[in-house]
Amino acid sequence: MQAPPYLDSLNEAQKQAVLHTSGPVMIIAGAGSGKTRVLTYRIAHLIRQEIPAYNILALTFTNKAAKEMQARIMEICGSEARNLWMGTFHSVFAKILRIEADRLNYPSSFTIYDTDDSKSLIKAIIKEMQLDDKIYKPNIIYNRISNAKNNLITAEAYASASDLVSYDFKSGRPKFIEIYRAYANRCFKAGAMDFDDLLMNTDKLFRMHPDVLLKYQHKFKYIMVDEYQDTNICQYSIIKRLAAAHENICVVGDDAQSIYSFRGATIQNILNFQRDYRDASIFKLEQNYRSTQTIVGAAGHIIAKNKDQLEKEVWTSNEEGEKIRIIRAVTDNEEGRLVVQSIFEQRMKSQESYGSFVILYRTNYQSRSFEEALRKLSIPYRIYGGTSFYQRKEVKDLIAYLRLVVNPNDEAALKRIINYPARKIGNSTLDKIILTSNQGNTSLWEVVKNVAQFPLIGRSAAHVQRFSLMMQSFMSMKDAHNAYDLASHVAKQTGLLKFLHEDKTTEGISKYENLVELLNGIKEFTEDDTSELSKDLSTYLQEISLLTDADKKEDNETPKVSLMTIHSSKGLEYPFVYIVGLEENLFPSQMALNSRAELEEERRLFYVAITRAEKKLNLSFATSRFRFGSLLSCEPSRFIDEIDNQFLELQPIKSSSHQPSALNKGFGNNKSLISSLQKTGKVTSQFSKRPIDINFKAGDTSNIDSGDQVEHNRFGKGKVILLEGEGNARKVKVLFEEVGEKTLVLSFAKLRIISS
DNA sequence: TACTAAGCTCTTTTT
DNA sequence: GAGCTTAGTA
Repeated sequence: MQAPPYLDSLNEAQKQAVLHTSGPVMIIAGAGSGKTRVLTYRIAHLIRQEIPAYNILALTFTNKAAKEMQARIMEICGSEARNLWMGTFHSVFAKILRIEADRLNYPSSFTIYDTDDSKSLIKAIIKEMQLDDKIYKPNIIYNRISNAKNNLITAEAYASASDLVSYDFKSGRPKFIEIYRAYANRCFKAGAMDFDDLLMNTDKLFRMHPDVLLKYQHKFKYIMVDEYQDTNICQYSIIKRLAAAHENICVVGDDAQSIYSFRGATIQNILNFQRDYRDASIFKLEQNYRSTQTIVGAAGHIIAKNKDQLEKEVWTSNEEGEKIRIIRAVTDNEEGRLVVQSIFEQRMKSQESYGSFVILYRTNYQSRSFEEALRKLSIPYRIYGGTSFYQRKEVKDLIAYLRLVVNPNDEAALKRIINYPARKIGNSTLDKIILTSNQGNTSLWEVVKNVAQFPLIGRSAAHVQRFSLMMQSFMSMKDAHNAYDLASHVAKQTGLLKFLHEDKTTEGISKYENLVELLNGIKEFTEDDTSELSKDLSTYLQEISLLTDADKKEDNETPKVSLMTIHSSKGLEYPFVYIVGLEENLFPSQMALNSRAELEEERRLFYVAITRAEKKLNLSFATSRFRFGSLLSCEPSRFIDEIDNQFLELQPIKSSSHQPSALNKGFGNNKSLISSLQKTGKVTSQFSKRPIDINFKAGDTSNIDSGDQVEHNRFGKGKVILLEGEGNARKVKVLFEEVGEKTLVLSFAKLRIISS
């Protein structure tokens, strides 16, 4: 087939994947192989073939990815691209669920509970059931419920699954199923779905209502799924059903980048694709356009250590590029300083903007030390993830009012604001309202609205009545006013704005500013002419409920250093990448060391991080770190050792400043730790559980003698004190300046001789 | 009912 | 270190 000219920029493998539009297709796309391009052009090509865009469903991993792709497609084939059904699983299915809500007896204005809402509801249920929240930890319960839902196990199904129930019994949580039931019931009563419900209820909708399924099967003649390796059983089931009629399904993924098993994703989906669709065509994209040979090579060596993977060989014709640098520091604060200093110097040297840099970490809390260091040098930065704008208390408070206006049954919203700002409705009154609503199996709002009928509520009834009347006045405005008018009215009437405006502390001022920013955002939404969406409040709330931090509008004026977790860096690329906090038990996480499968997922995470880099990769670790108020001593991560010597910079590893300077910074008031640090130069703590394993690859160190000064990539500088001959595998005992004595097996160890 | 101080608990990643 | 709960006080 002659490829049309707009596909000229693609290579052969990419072109084939684009042109093969009918039947089941799986594209295995290595990191940096132009996966997004292929997907984009594939959709554009379909539209060019006169397939109506509304017949195409494209599921992406983030809203941002969807938006960018849509913009790109629009460039190629014009405004028809607007009719594409494109977005995350959650947002697309939320849209379908709103249309079909009555089939599931939900209001079409159902609320979407975020994790906080869900957890506090679970907490409340545990309390109401008078269970011990030390045994029934809301977090664990939430995860277990979420897990069940991701595997399509409803509360009813759970109750009749004897293995699950007996597991709970054995692990001391026999009442779990009752919590699950109560939670599901309360969500339903509140007209609310949590994130997992959006998927599970879609599956339920299609399963129970064949006519609805038929309608969408007919509508979505072409289905494309990005990041297929990170789909879970529930998503799999939905896609399978939807695609059953036409089987024009194209999935794109990379098993080496599967990093979401914790939320139910199963790599089996991608491995089983050929079993599900016997006549599936498979395309492999193996040429990497993103990174230097050094980076591609190092990443390949790392991932090769995993057993579970599809065969593929990622390669590149890019230049060799600079070697990987390892930065070692004594504390997390010093790590921040060294990394930021390196960014500063690199920027000078390469004349690139700060937008070309990213700092990647395993956990959100690690951002702190880098923020501080960046602020000190006045380098602009932006943090993705963590507490996002919409998670802030003041923002959630106003949104809770708005949610309640749209869906009065929303329990989480009502609890949040019934006494905020304070209006003399205390906890005991709220407890009575909850009790009354549980007895009558009604929503909280029904009780609040008809408070006069319930003598139980007592003296506070008048206050509740006043609150109820105020809310009703807002509700009556709902249909005649746009989102902004209503929101600003609510902000004023409830006293929220005034309350924060009067607070002149720095915190109060910033809260006030956030509220104003929120209102401005709503204004922008109502004034946006490019979108055909209705401008009412309920549409606005739908829009924001599934937004994440990555979707927030960029101000592109100042280029900024990005900070994010590795998970949220998926799909992104930067010329200069710093992977930080490479310490054992942190990355790989100590919670992921229970099985080979878990460790392999951590390794895939490392692989994802490495392959974000285009030009230069830097790794850093600290040998001690503050966490939860205590100082932990850290061992460098095993992942550092897994990097082959040939990819590492040979110049001496930057030596760190020593204890005195570290002492001045952030060691808090833990006197015993400080004195231990002063005496011994190292800190041991109860948290350091795992022994260091010595498991290194061959280095270029055959001529070592006692007395040599050596440097090791993990342990820093030291002096050889004893050699033990054991054939090829000579052992060497080294006294390291910082970590003391270690025995290394020479044929595996990466030792560099500094002086003989 | 509202506010404050002291105490306890977090230890992963996200839609 | 932060965020939340509890106990004690106004």
